Amino acid sequence: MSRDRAYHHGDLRAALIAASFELLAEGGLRRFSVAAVARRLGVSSAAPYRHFPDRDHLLSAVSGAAATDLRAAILEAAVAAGPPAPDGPGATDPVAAGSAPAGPAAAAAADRLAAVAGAYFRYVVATGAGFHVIYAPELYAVADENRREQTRALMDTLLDLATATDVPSYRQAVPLVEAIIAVAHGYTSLFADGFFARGGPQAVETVAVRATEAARALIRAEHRP
Amino acid sequence: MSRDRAYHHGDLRAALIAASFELLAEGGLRRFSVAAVARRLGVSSAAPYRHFPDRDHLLSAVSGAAATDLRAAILEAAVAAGPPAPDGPGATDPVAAGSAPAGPAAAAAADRLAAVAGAYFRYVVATGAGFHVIYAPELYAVADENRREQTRALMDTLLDLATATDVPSYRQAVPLVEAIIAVAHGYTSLFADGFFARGGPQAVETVAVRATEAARALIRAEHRP
DNA sequence: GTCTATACTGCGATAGAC
DNA sequence: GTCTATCGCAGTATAGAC
Repeated sequence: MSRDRAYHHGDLRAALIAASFELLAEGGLRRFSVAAVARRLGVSSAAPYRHFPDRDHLLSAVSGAAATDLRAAILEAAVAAGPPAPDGPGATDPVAAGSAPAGPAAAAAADRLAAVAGAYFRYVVATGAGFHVIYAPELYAVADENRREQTRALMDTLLDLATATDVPSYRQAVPLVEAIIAVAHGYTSLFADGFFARGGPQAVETVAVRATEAARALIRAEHRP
Repeated sequence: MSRDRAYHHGDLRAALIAASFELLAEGGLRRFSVAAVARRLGVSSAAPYRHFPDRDHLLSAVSGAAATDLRAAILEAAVAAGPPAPDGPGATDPVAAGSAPAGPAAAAAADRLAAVAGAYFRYVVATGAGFHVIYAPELYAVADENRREQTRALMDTLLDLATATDVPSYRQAVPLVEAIIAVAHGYTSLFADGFFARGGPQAVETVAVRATEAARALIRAEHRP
């Protein structure tokens, strides 16, 4: 997310990615184009093709960067929502040492997972780079090792946060994560389309809180079906 | 949703709308264009402009038709989920005659509202015309009375279904509807982007059920905060 | 009411000069 | 590594023939 504007004889590759984020934030995927990115940086429309073979490879680099940044934002929000369990979020053992199945540790884990929805909403509203960009269908054919790693790390982080709640098995963590992402992405998408326009400038925070609360409800339901 | 293919010297206007739905179902908004619609119908690229002044007016007509059809699908699903209350879904009085605040009538109303999410998911997967089309930002400037009426009727129907649950006030019905729509739209959007691809051909029904269950959890949470 | 033909715009991508 | 110049293509929209 560096924004140095050192385009001429600087790191044009990084500048292209940064400018792509700006474009996505302003107009969404609809208005993203190689030509528009070049125009924004004041370089010729041919310049980007020295760094990326085609449009999809540039978008893939953006996707990888978004996955990295989004994961960081999610981890930050999770930590802010409550301290992680002593054995870390990677533990898959459902029987935590000396704690009841629905004890305070599980409640804190639920808070951290719920915070994911708010973090997702805030990040995507600010950057325009949500799962529709990170997992854009046109990127399936692009070979991009960095993107593969970062999207994998992002999903692993989400699954870890879900597993840390008292969800019985790893298998149940997957649909739980999908539900959290679905509700967060739904709020984000409706917001981007102007659905909550009447809310005024502080609408972002209002909706972010609502997304978090909705996620909490989904987590609660998963544990008491 | 008639599909007569009577384009030459038939009702081209209706055929354009029907063909637009096909395009949206296949490629989403991204691939929708006046030229592609004309091509699909075997008419010249100029022909649509005798019926719609520009692209946005065609899309607005599609939006209105989608709102109409989606509302019908939602009402059908709601009725299938359980019989409506005797005084109909338009009643806003929170005190139903002779029933406890969280009685069986309220539970049935919750089932009907939850069914909205499944109906939305199924409709949009089949047609590609969800809220991102119905409320597309580029339609704000289009004067289209039919669309205005149909979107209004759609929202009224959703608010009626939400109010029929034992939600304390009409004010609380609005965020509840928004939450339902958000989760339904989130599942739909992720599905369209290939997020649940591994599910096979029956994946549509699986995800539709999950969207319905998620909606039910949100409704439950709204009543017991 | 639909056709052909056309003007214009914007994007993706390449060739070759510097 | 970036430039200018250019090609090809797709889409929006209009003019005028039939």
